[in-house]
Amino acid sequence: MLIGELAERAGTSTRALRYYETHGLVRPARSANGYRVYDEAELHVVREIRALLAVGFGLDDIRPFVACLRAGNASGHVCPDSVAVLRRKLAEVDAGLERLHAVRQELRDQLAHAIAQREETCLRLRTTP
Amino acid sequence: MLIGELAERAGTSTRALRYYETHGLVRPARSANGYRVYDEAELHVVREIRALLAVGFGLDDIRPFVACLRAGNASGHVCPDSVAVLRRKLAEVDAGLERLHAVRQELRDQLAHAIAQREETCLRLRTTP
DNA sequence: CCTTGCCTTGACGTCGGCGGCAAGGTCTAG
DNA sequence: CTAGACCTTGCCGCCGACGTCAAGGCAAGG
Repeated sequence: MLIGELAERAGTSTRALRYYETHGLVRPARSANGYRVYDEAELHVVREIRALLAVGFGLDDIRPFVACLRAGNASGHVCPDSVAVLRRKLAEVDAGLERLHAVRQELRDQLAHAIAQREETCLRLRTTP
Repeated sequence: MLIGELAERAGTSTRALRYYETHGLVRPARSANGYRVYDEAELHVVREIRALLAVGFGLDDIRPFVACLRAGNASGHVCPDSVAVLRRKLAEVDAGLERLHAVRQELRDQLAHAIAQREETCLRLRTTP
């Protein structure tokens, strides 16, 4: 399988695949003419990468998952390093949720306050001609 | 007030203040020697900018708030444009919260699954010596 | 006079995950 | 023989809010 086919089957771009390679996540063989050659296993790896990226992981976070898959596991999540990253990411997400909740509350307060001010101004305009 | 003093009083850097200026958010006068000179009002403006940045606004989002302050309002939030931005940002935050909730759920599922797998493996190792 | 400490503009670096383009090699069909 | 559809490496661009020099001007104190 050449890079174009893998890109299409994995739902990504050749550019992204080369990028993953420069960052040590994918290791294709090379054919005689220098073309990158991928086997079926790499398809699963790339799909794992894409899934984790979509969830908000960075490439560095993803590396343990790829290593886990490459070690023969059916899932990239079962190795200790992966679990550690999952835990860390969960904590990060929780922190993000907390921040967003606080921000949301503040935005609602400010909106309410602003609207109250505007209505007050409206009233003044109507009662003081 | 020169730029250094404003930076210190507003809790930011001179670099940031010059950056805000190039983006049209702050308009200091100039003294004879070319130094930027700020009055007290600018301090409030900069604090407003900082507060909104901290909440996750971009400089473009902040512009209406500054204009509102400059128009003489006690708060930068009471003008229609500001309210529109507040509404939009609230919607964005809500969307972000939804996404994070979904991600969190997926992370929890994957963690639970991974740990279940590991315990199963442990059991197999103990029962098949 | 010299140092110290403020100020000025200008321009490049940061972070991440690529997109896009250039210049060229390779393979296949007609 | 040629067109076109692949592939290669390499390098710049992007977004946003600045950080970080660099090179120099201005003011004040000893």
